Amino acid sequence: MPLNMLEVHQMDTPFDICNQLDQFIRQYAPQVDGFNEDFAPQVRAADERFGDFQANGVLPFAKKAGTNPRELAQRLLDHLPSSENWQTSLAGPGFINFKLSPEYLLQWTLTYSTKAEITEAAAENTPGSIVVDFSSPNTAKQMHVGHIRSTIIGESLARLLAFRGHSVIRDNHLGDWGTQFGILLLAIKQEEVSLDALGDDPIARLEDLYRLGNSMVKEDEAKLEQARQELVKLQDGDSENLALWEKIRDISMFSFERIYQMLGVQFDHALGESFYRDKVASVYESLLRHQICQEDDGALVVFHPEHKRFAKQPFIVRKSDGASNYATTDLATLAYRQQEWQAQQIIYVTDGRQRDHFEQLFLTTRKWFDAENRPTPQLEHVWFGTILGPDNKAIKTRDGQPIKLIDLLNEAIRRAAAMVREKNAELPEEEVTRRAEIIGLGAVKYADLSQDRTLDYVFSWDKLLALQGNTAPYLQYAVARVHSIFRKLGRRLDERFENARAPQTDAECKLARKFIFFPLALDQANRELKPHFLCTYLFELATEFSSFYNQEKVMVDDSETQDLRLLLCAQAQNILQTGLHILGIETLEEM
RNA sequence: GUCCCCAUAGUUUAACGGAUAAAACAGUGGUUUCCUAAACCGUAGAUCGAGGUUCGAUUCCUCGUGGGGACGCCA
Repeated sequence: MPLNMLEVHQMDTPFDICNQLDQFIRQYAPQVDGFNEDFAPQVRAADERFGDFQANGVLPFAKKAGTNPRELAQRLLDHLPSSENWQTSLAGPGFINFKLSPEYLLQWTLTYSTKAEITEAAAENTPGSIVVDFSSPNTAKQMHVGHIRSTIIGESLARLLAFRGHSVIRDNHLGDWGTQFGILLLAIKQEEVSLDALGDDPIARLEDLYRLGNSMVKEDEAKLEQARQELVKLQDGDSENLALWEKIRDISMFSFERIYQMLGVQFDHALGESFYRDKVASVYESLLRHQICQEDDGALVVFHPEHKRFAKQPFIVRKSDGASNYATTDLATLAYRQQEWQAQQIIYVTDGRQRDHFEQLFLTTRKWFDAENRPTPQLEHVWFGTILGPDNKAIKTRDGQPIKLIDLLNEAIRRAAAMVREKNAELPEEEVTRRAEIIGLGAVKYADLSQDRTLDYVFSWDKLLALQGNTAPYLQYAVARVHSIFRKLGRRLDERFENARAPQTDAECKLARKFIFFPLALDQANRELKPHFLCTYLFELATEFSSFYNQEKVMVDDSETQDLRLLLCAQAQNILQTGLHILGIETLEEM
């Protein structure tokens, strides 16, 4: 029986009301004098002063047709059948405003009042899989703050896409086959160190060795040649070097895993560059056969004559010494993902400085796959801005002291723990730690996700670790307060509050109104692959909740009022928790 | 030299060509006998410059200024 009810509700109250209104206008507009099928209503969330949604489309349409927009809008308005769910009005030069009824707002929340209902409604049925390529640190080095963006943004996009119903494959494309190994192997052999006895912090030890090797080859030509030889031996499959390389990889992965575990990041694959080392030969062969690449100064390169810059700027797929480079492995990786995983779409989450590389890669891939008669997946470079040092230049790994990612995360937890202790004097240390991890790590993630990813920012402890204002703890606090109310009343969040009356007071209406914009935030974050749209929405929702919390008591005698307010609290909690989960941020029942 | 990104309040940011540019932090003034004050409510404060397109420009175009980046064997 409740299932039937649900179906009826869902017919009347779609998840995305904005889309419903858009369809609604599209359905009637062609019958109105002066309109046709080309008319796009352009329904947007409206400023509260004007209503809940606004259709802007009449203005540009009238301009094209050379008619008076206000009159045109009025005609359209006259033809729209009236609905008990909303009121329409004409405003300004030709905006059509929609004001939803309180009953409709209530109905929406009743229809989508559990996490399961929201999740199901948000999912689209989309075939094919999406590969998200992110994090991708180099082995033999520690992850430093420079790696935080790809890891956090990538994970949150993967979660968002999965939430939208896509089949997502997370792949950590490790830099595990680069030239750094020649230098490292040289240093290991020179120092006669055993990789089984590197002490408590083996990855740091490896990094020291790498630094040592680096300074050796810089000072001594002969050492540089030796390092090259070690690399060649490794690439030729020398068993000693291969064994060392594998151990280095294991040590690195172990240290990465620790960080991924803290951050709640899990990969389906970690197919690094080494995985493709035997797959690059066929790339050259195929590119040559299809005359996509050519020899130039001994190297194999691809030019794109149709492109203003890449007509002259080469994409080097094989170095003049015959070795492969990252362009080669990226091509081989693309072929593999297309063939083995039937990737429909591939998303690369990397620093914006690699934009030329990916543009060239994508151009080359399209030509190559077309020639091979295979489908080219939709390719997206989701780039982000650089983290800068105090000198306004990218934070460097080599010079200066790069800030280790693990240190940043631990400091976040430490600061959060101090806060938790301050607020809860008697709390056992174990629980302090548990909460501090959720709060501190949440704060770090949110700090990075809440601004447009394409922006650069200067690294600052205080920026990444802030616990006040527009931060994760603010959102988590709102969630905790809801739990507290339900605890005090002995009620459950997943109850059906069917007795709830429609929202009446200002605070009730504003909060109920905020809920219906969740689908829009999801949609925009998804469309542009930018999590900050979701962050902005969640913060506004939390603000609306806090305001409501301050103005209205939930513990009131009138049961219809109490049910409504419980429903509003539960819904705020649901959406906040669901949204934060997509961002990779956990919530707490008590703070 | 070619190309790309960025410029919004004291600071850090938001605004899918739409209505009076939105927040946070820092200022400043207030709110706890009341469901967690990690909160709430006031207040002050901004679109780099010059043109252009448009009914309408922070958003698009041109030029300039300032900052950052990419451009052949690193990833």
